[in-house]
Amino acid sequence: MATVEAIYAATTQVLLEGGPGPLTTTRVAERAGVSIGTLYQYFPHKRALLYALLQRHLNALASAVEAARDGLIGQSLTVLSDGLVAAFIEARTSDIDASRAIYLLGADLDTESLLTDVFDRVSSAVTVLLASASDAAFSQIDAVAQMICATLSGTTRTVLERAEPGALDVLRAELPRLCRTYLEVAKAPSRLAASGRGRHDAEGL
Amino acid sequence: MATVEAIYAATTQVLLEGGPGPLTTTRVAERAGVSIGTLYQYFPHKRALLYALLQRHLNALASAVEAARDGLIGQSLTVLSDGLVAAFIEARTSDIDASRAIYLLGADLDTESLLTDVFDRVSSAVTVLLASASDAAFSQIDAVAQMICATLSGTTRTVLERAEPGALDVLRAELPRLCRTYLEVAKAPSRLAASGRGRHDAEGL
DNA sequence: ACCTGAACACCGTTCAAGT
DNA sequence: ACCTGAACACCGTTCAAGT
Repeated sequence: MATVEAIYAATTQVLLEGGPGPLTTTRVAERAGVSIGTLYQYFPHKRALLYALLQRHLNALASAVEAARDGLIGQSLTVLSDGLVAAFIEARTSDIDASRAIYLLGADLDTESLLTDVFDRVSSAVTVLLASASDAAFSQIDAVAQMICATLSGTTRTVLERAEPGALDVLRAELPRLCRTYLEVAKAPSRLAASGRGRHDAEGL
Repeated sequence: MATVEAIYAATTQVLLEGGPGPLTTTRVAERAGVSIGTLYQYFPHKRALLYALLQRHLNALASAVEAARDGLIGQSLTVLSDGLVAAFIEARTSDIDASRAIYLLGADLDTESLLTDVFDRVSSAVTVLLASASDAAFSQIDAVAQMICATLSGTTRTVLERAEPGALDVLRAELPRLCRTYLEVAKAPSRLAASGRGRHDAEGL
């Protein structure tokens, strides 16, 4: 397993240096200190290697969201939304260079089922979280959760791709607000809005 | 120029058939009915060819947004937001297969400046549009416009990548609402909210 | 069991020669 | 001016041989 780990590490390094263009199996093997033959003993082809790397990264992201879910369950809609957004941004930003490099692997890599799996996992965590909100209920909860996921992953990806420093700050400031206001309006009006308080101006603070 | 056009057409076809994996210069030249030498007379390398194709596609997207801007300028915030979202989704959905295939080209392709340009163009169109709203004013208009752009491109992209049929319907239903509610809250409260009406419950309909 | 590296097929790119 | 296609360098992958 030490060999496999060395190959993973070498792949990441090569990727960070020059992106997917100059990433050759020869170079990875060289950097890992093994021969090409050895590399092909553990990975049937180059795609499999890159696929495994992408999988690791996406898996870490899904785990981070699930951890956030466990920590936020049962909180108010505002707290829960802000916490989720913060966790997502943090997970995708803690190692920006690696994230950027890894996202360039998407092409050609038959990444469809991989993305679907992660999306479903994250989406299901968000659904559970939304269902647990202490002050809200949703009638179309699956659609809302899907939309939140698409928004989180889409906006962060777009910002990472642009590589403009200011864009990340805008995202950090505005994404929580975007999600909060959407969730506020998306929650079922019937059950809660009709009861207690007549005005929702209180939200303003 | 007929030759160049034939090469573009051939590239798109090959891309739609098997994605970027089996896309070789040989195959493109063959499909276009020219020799490889001819291909290299018009494009210095394979990347340049793919880059040009991506550029065309992104340019069409930006033009669509600018057309929407011209048609929506001066309308109310709701109308303008819905119109923008519809135009964006339409532009990216009218030929789904082509969109999907072309987005796989992003990798390795030094796509950074290209994406930045298109993003800025779209972002500037959105800024103009928001500034023209008949019933709203924004204090942080650039940040808001950037956020709207990141949301539009990010969510559509995420949905296209997943290739799940239902996801697109969810997007069509929820993305307008997401943008509308965000814009409603993001508009500067000082100038307009203080004047006329005291309640914003009217929005509910 | 795990590693090596020469060998092969294929792809991107060039350039001397053709019209 | 525009096109051709054999030729070259390089990359992904294999496999017979080594420890």
